[in-house]
Amino acid sequence: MEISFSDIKRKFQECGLKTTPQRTAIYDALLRSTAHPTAEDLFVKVAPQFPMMSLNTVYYTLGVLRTSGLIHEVNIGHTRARFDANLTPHHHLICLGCQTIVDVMDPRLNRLTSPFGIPKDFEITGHQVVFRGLCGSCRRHTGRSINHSSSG
Amino acid sequence: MEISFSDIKRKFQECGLKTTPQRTAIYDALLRSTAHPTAEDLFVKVAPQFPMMSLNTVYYTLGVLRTSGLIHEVNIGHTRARFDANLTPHHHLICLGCQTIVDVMDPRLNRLTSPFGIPKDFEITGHQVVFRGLCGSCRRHTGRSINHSSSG
DNA sequence: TGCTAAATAGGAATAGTTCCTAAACAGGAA
DNA sequence: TTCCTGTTTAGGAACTATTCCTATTTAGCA
Ligand SMILES: [Mn+2]
Ligand SMILES: [Mn+2]
Ligand SMILES: [Zn+2]
Ligand SMILES: [Zn+2]
Repeated sequence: MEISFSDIKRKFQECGLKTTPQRTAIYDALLRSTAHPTAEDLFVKVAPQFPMMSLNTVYYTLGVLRTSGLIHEVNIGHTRARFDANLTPHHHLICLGCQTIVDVMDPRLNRLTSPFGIPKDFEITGHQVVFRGLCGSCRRHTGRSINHSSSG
Repeated sequence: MEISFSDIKRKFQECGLKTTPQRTAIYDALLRSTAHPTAEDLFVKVAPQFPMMSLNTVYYTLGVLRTSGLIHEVNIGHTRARFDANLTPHHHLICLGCQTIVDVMDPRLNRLTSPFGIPKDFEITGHQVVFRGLCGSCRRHTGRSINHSSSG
């Protein structure tokens, strides 16, 4: 999973994107993360290298990368968008206590049988399984009382 | 699926909630809908009966109903929260063109095998399958060009 | 019929994101 | 190498969905 600068540069070129230091740093930070960071998470991570950088640039960059298909936006809960540079088909598990999102790479989930009872002219292009639960530290801290109200 | 006023009143009482006209109208509107409306959708639907009603009341009411377990919040995409009074375990199919959400009631999806590769101290309490695609009208209108960027 | 905690309405505040615009810059052309 | 142009960046303002605050009203109970 090691990605070099030239790998990133080539990917940008393939997508017709200019290779700027900010863009490279943002994409690189996302590639190295498995935490599904928010735009602000990424901003905090790369801002030290670019004291002038604006959060706006992070949003713009993530939009460009998403449109180019280099990253995915993972929306679980409606509060903040989270991003993922892992393009391998996979699923997610979210802790309802701390919102941590971990990857679920089990390939058996990639081929669910086509569901019945849906409108016949609806074309299904994909699916995503979102598991909900409590991570170990949240189980210990919150005494396992969680609200199940929100589902991804 | 027909629900009477007294059914609603009883449910509110079981939850220790006062039966107000606004609350009844909001819950009733949600019960009658299969569209997974937003708070504003519900406001538009019930506001004519209550010219003084504020959108705030809709948010407050939905929060109370959710905390009481009478409704679910369905978060697909991070833009707006959508609500569902259908408490039967089920899944969803969203049109990436028009954001329409339809129910997927296939019970085979309710019992997925427990995925491997997740942290051993993570307790899974549930899951939700979100299918993505294009509804018939969006297929016709947009020439099937959609962005797959956002996943639930 | 009154009391009181809950609910409502309205306005202000907040958070996340997008829009607008001028300046800077990457990468191709000359 | 230098120049040019469209892209990218930074900064600020705007926008949207939601929450917070608070005074008034009201449902349900004594
Ligand atoms: Mn992921
Ligand atoms: Mn539903
Ligand atoms: Zn947790
Ligand atoms: Zn559609």
